[in-house]
Amino acid sequence: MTSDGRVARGDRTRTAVLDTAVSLATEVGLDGLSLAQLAERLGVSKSGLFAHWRSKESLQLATVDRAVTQWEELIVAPALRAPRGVRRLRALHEARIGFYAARVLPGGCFFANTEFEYNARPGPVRDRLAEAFSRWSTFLERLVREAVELGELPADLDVPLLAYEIDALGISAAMRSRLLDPDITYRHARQGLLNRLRALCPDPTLLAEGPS
Amino acid sequence: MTSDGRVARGDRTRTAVLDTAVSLATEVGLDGLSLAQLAERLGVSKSGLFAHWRSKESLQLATVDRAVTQWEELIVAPALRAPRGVRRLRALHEARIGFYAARVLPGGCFFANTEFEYNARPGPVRDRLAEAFSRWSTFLERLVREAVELGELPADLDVPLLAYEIDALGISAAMRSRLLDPDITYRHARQGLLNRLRALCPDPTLLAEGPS
DNA sequence: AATAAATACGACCGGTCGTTCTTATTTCCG
DNA sequence: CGGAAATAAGAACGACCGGTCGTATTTATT
Repeated sequence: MTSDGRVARGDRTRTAVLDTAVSLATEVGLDGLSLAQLAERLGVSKSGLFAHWRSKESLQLATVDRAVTQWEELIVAPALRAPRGVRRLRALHEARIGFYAARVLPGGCFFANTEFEYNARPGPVRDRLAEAFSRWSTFLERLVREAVELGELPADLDVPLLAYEIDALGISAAMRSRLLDPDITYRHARQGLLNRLRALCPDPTLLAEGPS
Repeated sequence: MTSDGRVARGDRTRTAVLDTAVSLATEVGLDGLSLAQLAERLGVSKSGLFAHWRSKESLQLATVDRAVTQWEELIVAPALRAPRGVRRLRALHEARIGFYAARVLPGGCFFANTEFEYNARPGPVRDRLAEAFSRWSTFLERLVREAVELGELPADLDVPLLAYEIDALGISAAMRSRLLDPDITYRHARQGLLNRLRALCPDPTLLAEGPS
């Protein structure tokens, strides 16, 4: 288990490339992303990228994986620090809106952008995106179900439907915040979830005043 | 006001080209759309396209306009045949979901696809898309406001917020129906709106059983 | 019948795309 | 110190890109 300076350097390069690729993909698309463009932004030669990924497609797949990791670190992980139930659901939504508002990625949301880009383009990239989305959807439903089990949401709640509605509020925020007024958009996304949860949750103290 | 057979032929070609362009753009994107590809699908020469649009960008703009017209014909117009108020809101949403479910466009929704594609790409195309989206958003708010004025929705309702929520249900349907289970997706989109309106509307007879 | 306009075509331009091949530099290991 | 492995660069490829040009065909006008 000795640390190899060669692969360490390669790893550093790889993550730097993938972070840039995630960001760039939200601007020009995961397919529109060109290797020359990516190499230039990194100050690297185009053929240098082929030393790490044998094809553009494998780089695209790695980019999707990197975006998943970034999403887990910046949105899922903070939410998991909130207590289970409606508060965690709200924390997740807030982390998501905050991610968009902080303009971490120029295109807003890597997944919203790429999933629309590939929804009619069969192939490995689309499959990878669909799988990531499926896992996200399942995760959301799990959080809703936990809130039901804690008695913070009605027992007869349509769990997948509420998960659908919560995600819809977020996707819409990603889209509208880049085309219409961002502040109004974020307010709607936040207020929409808050109203929804408050109408369903018997304990109003769990959903106190909003942050700002 | 004599009918000119030359321009008539040109018009026929133009609309045929634009219809194909709208459809193709939902597959490969409005930017990813290549003139050679489009020409080949139409059985037309590439240079023939330049006889009608002087550049790719002007064809993209015309494609957006054509998509707007298609949207108005297939979704807005049928909804306007329903009586004002919550029934019209529901009819609009149903027409939209029906449009996605009928797979009129392979990518589901021209606007969802292209607006995500261009949300970080300044230029005339993005401006045109943003304007179309803004008008759609305003239209949705007007329909909600009409329902309030008719007493079918509470007077103190946050009109833009409900419009945001309704559109969010639709956008999400466009995305999920192509990556996850379409039938479940449409059910969520429909039930989500129905629950929302029923909870707000004092007259339950206005929102009777769903179609299927 | 002759002219002008609208429409469409095939050939071709410079440029960029993803990809491959060869070569050079850095770093670990014996 | 020297060979092997990993990482990078450079040059070149065939394919496709948006776009231009000259020309042919169809149609309306005179």
